[in-house]
Amino acid sequence: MGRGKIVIQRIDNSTNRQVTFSKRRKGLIKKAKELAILCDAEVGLVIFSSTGKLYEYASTCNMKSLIERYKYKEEHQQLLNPESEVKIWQSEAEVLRQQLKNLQENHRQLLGEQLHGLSVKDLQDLENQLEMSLQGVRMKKEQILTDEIQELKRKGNLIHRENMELYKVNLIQQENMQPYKVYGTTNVVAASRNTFATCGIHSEEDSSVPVHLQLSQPEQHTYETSVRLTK
Amino acid sequence: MGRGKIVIQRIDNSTNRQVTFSKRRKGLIKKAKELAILCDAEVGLVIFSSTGKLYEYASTCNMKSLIERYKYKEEHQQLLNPESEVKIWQSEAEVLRQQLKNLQENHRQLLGEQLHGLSVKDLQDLENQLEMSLQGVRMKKEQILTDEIQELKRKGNLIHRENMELYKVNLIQQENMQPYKVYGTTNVVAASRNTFATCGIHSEEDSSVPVHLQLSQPEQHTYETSVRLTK
DNA sequence: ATCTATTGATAAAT
DNA sequence: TATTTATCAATAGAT
Repeated sequence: MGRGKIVIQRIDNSTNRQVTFSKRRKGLIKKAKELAILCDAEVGLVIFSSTGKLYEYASTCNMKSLIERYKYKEEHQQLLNPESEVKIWQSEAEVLRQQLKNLQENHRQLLGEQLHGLSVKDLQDLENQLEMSLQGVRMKKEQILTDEIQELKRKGNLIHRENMELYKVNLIQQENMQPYKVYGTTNVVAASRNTFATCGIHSEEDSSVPVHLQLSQPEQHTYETSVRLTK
Repeated sequence: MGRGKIVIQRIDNSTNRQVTFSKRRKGLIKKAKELAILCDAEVGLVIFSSTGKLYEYASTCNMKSLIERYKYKEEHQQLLNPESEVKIWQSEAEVLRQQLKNLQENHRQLLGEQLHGLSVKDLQDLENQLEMSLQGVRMKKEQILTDEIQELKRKGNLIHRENMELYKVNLIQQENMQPYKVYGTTNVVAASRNTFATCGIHSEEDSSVPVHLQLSQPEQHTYETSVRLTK
């Protein structure tokens, strides 16, 4: 809602960011107030700017009590410490904050953002780095896909062999009880043909499932295979 | 902002109040998120409905540390710190450590390392991200180079024009002291020809430098220009 | 800080 | 509660 549409991501330009912060902070607090009044709700709002400045709104005019109410569901944990421990944690936080800041900047540049102030040399280095990364990612992807295809082929062959066995067994059964089960046998033959067509690379999963169902072979191993294929 | 204007006062009809509460609560949280992201701020929002139900949003995903930070900020100016301050810094460090860890992992993946455990989908996303980054970096680089070329062209034309002026001046001098300096004049003419050949896009820097040396015009501005060209 | 074109939020209806 | 629509409000970019 402005002269143009914007995407919701950190505003790079720090002046713009500051201006937008002012405007939207005001707007947010106004809306918080309206919600509290219109709907008879209690609202607490705390905003720290990126420079650490604090802004707040509490519908009860008492943030403390609101926080207490919030913390009502919180548990306590006990730790007894000397005050000097504070300094340890302060410096710890300081170090972490610095690390985080550096990494964030680096990260943003790696994402192709916030590139102002970089020399052509820097940009060239970044570009090379990204190309390397891309190569790594692509190799990994190819590898996974290749492995998956291998596995599918293996399973496919396995199923094929299994079905051949079952086919043979059924032929024998057919010979043994020739007068009885003409009807059942033809079904099995049809099913086996189905399987023939899809062995090798099983790009479709539905072919193998009915086969096994018809042959009444829902054993664990086969079932897993079809799940994989489906996924 | 709706079918009609409303005054900001408690909505009497409880159904309407409930509906409005839902809508505006959602809107408020959305805006809080946007503020946090756009302006790199930390935002904590607590909402109790009139029936006592709690809704919350914290940009850091950790309301506790946000509250600690708030309390710390509130009390820090006047009060000395009890041992509980340790907790503040502990939780602060904890949050920072977590952020750092996440970012580091993300960062490594962006560098094409530590790719195990990623799905093909993840890898595809990463690949796309890297392509985007690469595009951004390349665009930035191109832009810098284009700008530089523009600047060089500008300076080149400037030098050319200067040399034309100097050439004219020398011609006039030549006319005025015709009997004396035949030897010096031919040199100048030769130098000027050199300059003619390279005006427009000055892709080579050595042409302009000797010209000025021969014309004995190593003035500040011109010198700077040749340095730029050499670099 | 102020202005205004535009997008975004939402009140009312469904 | 979700969806739709007509309006009003917030705000992005310009000044």
